[in-house]
Amino acid sequence: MATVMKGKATSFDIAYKAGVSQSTVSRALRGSSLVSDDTRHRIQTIARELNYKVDKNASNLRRQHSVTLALLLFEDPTTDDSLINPFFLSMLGSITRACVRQGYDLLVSFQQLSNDWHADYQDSHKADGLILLGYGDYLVSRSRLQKLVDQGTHFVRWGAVLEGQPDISIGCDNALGGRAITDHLLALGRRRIAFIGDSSAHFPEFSARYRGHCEALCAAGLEPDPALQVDASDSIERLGIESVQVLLSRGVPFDAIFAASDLLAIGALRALANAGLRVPEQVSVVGFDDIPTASFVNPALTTVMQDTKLAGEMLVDRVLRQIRGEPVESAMLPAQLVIRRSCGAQAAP
Amino acid sequence: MATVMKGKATSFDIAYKAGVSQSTVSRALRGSSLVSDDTRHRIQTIARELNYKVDKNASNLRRQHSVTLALLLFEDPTTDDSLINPFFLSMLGSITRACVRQGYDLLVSFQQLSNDWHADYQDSHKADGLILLGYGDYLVSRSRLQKLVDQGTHFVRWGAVLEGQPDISIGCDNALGGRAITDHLLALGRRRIAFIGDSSAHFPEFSARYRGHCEALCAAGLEPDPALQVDASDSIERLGIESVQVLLSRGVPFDAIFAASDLLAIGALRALANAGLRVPEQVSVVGFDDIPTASFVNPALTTVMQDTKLAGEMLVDRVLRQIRGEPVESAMLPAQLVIRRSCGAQAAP
DNA sequence: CTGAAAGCGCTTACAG
DNA sequence: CTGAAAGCGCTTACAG
Repeated sequence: MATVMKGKATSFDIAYKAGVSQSTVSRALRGSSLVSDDTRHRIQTIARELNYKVDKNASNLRRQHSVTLALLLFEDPTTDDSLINPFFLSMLGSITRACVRQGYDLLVSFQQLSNDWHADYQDSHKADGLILLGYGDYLVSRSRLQKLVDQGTHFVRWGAVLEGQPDISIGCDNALGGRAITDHLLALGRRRIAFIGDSSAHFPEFSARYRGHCEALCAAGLEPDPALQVDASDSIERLGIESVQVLLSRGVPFDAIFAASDLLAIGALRALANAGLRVPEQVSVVGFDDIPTASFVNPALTTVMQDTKLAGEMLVDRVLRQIRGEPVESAMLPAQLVIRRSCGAQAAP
Repeated sequence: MATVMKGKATSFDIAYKAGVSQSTVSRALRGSSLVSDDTRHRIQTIARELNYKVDKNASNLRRQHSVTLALLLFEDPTTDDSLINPFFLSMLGSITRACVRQGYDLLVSFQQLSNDWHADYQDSHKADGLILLGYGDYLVSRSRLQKLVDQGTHFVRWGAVLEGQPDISIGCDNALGGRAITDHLLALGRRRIAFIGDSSAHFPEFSARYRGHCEALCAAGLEPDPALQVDASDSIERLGIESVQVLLSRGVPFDAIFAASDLLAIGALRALANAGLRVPEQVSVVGFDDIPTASFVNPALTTVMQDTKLAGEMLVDRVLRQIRGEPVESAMLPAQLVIRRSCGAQAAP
């Protein structure tokens, strides 16, 4: 006998139909062992018939947690509306997947670097923890991070892993990646390697890559030449183009370009083509990130792969541990050289 | 005088400190005009000091809405873990942005096409409405969509806009896009144009593109040749490669390939290169979507741009209207031809 | 303009 | 194994 419900069914409606108390309905639906199989079955059937779903707001309020995480993706206000670094997009994908595997929902939020971050998801009980993603001036954001830590916010940041950081960070081994790239370039006979990317403490990921680069040079008995480094603090194609123009205008000879990100490298490729320089014959070019486009540019880009799948899993795992009150530490992920044509090595596409 | 709070502050804590009732705190913080400026100010100051944030679970429970939307992104279980069509990723980006503009939070969820969808965000009050994204067999999902409609779920789907659809859909004008592509190819002198993509009602977006293609042919006095159409029901590079192999094995001559998506086109490009066929000299190739990689492949891909920014805004707007109880209708967005080198036109990169 | 009180729909001790 | 009851932290009529 179909009874028309006014609005959505509640556990009381089910209790009434099943002839039990509402407490029992709640127990049965949550899988409590304190309910007889018979009763549980009856309740489940009725719940299905009524298309009943437990009200998360009520449940969360009572249990004091939301079983959801919030992902804060910071974007540079200068980049236009349609551009998000594809690397972050794939991180987003892997984080989403890692969340479902853990049974958590994921709130995604884009934040403007310039504004006040809207980081109150945990305070408002919308999420149990946060994942922070995105390049920005570390020195500027540091006090914000410290504040989050002070407030007891559960969060993990994707980024450089530094000594004495207030927060928990997961990042790839940028110095190692930088070293691998430069070693490879040196092995190919390149000696005048330009570096495009900020080398200051404001952008620790870029500067760690630069540090690895310098280490490799020194290990080979070469001196890093400041004239070969040009600052680029954001991963956008335009900055890659401009950086190469700066480099050319300096008139210093170079036979390779190590761009701190693929997007910068792609810009560099374009600028070199415009300048009539052939890659990799005259100039080797390498990037960092291994974004999907990297293998399609011409010539295909040699780069460093960051394992986004593992990264997503680690990030989610670390927030979850914090939520459970377990001790957590920052961690570095391996970086792997992916050799394609742009560096001039013989390896296949 | 700093008082140590046990746990997070509630509106009662603020009321106590401000010497008013909790109701007044609630009113003041929600911006009610029923509170004197003086009182409001005092309350706001204390709230800030205590880092108070209203508990969304309590607030949502009471107000019976969550001010959040859920994005369900369907993925083919056959595609491997790391691959999400970049087109959907940029849709995700634009939807996220559109949500913040409207003051809504966004839950992102990846769904397996094969499994039961986990579409109960609205029933559980986690979200006020749903946005559905992702290609899949429309004939299979149709009954699910019907059920969602029957349950009064507020949702919008990105996809083909068809007569007699149970749901509200937003999609680009696929037939128009298909026509534009084929017209362009015909204008370039191509006569034997192969089409890669499913032409059945199972995949209405692809079949609408095919329909536009056929219309353009007929308008030019040409007969569509079934031997030039090969089914590919999913946007992945591998299927593009395989489709071209099928085409070649048929032994029918062709001078152009219209791939129903960029990912298919990229696969086609690779397969043609493997077969020693030059693009665009011997074969013109065009895609659909204008994903970021499209302009970087070699030769750069001529394609149809779908306006993801507008799409995201429309999608969000339409769910919001449903939530407000306003009447809504499906809508088609313009499709715009983007000419690059792969079709053989003279146009710039 | 302010306060006391009801109620949103659950979960979970407590008592049996 | 089951039920009655308290309580999670808000919002909002209702009364003043």
